[in-house]
Amino acid sequence: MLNYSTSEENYIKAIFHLQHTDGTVTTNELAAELKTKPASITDMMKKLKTKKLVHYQAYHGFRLSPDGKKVALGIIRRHRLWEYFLAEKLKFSWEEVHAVAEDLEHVSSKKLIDKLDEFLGFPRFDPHGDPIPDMHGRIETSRQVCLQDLPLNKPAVVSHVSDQSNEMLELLGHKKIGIGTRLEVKRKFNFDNSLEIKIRQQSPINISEQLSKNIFAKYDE
Amino acid sequence: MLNYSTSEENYIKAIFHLQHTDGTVTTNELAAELKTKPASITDMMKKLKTKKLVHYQAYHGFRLSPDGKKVALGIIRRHRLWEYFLAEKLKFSWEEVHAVAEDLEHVSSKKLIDKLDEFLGFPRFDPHGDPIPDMHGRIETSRQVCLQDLPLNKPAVVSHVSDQSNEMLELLGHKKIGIGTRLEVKRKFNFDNSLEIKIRQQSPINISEQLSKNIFAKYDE
DNA sequence: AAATATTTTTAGACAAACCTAAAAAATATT
DNA sequence: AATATTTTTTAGGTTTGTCTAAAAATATTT
Repeated sequence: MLNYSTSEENYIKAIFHLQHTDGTVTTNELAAELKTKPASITDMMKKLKTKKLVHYQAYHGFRLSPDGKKVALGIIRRHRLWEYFLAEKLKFSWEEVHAVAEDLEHVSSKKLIDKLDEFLGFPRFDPHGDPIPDMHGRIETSRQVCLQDLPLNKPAVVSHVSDQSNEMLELLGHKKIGIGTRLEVKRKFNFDNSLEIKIRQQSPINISEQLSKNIFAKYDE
Repeated sequence: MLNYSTSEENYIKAIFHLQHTDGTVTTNELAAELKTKPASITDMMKKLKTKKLVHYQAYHGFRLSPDGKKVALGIIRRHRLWEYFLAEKLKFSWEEVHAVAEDLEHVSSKKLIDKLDEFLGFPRFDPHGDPIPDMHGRIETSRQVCLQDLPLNKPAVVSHVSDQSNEMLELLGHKKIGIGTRLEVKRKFNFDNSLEIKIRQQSPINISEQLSKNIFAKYDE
């Protein structure tokens, strides 16, 4: 696989992340994400187009090509493995790992990364709960976790409820929670393990430990 | 401490290494070392001079200022810690570590390096036997090792002989080895632990295990 | 010490990655 | 549908780090 500059890699990674929400990404969106000016985006998109990493038609946004996606997954693999290393081995705190991994991810020796992966015991999720692509670029699309295990502020979609009793469904109906509901856990109260959750376009609500243990969600990236 | 570009760092590091042999470094020397053209060296020296990292007078070579030396030791610390990590933890072979460390050394988070140092148990020498500067830039200037323990092809200076008998001195005289003799161990024969050593401007000679165990040398960088 | 050779610097050019300001295209509003 | 607004692109400029070719300084040779 070819080698790309740090700038190119940052653009590719940012497009990958924005694509998750949106199908196609716009110039202004990407400029905001990367804190550059729209003109710089246009320049880089022309370049990435000639390298066949993005599909791009002037004035009509862009998205990664299959090759571009492969490159993106490689970068994300490096980033998340380093995050895991920093948190697990060097005892960095959860919040500190991202910034350092931003630099380390651009060191592109494949052997380094595959050996690091092995050293770490082939971890499947980084410290934020995000899945780590394997050496072939395969990535766990999402996994179901109980609301109690969801990291704070991580967008997720309710995918399963284990108790289907009338009482449970009544409560879920009242709280306006169902399969497909998008939510984030905002706070966790250690006293009774109750959670404050935020459903899109609603004000935050509280749910008990008992309820939360019966609700499962997938990360929504 | 300020931050320097990858290019600046590579120039500073190269000057540091060339200074060891020579007091002051010349434009052509550095161009050869960095595989760039002399004109590029002049450009960069002007820049490093304004940043007070080198002493430089047009046409009269250059050397690192005290600040420049501090920066160099920081880079060398990062490089050697990563080499140690790659060899010790990721099981890279001796020869492979250098190239990968060339990239990793430019990730400049001080916290990362100090935590890596701690994780590795504060190693004092990298896999090539070179000393690792500590977090204050202090570096073991050299250490005495027995010829048997000298890495292959590592320039060293004879610093001590433990047996001072006439027989020993006779042999040393014959082999033209004395305190201050500069040599490199070129091969090691496992059969009898004899060594093939090369003294500057002479053809290689062989010395027995018994003799080698009584000769001590310091790395000559 | 003058002539020649080598080394180093200057002058000007180029690519990458960014910028500002103006022009063009697409979208929204009335 | 015409106009106004927003978005995107183009045109041209800047900085960093490189280059080539020519000029200047230093070193060597006779």
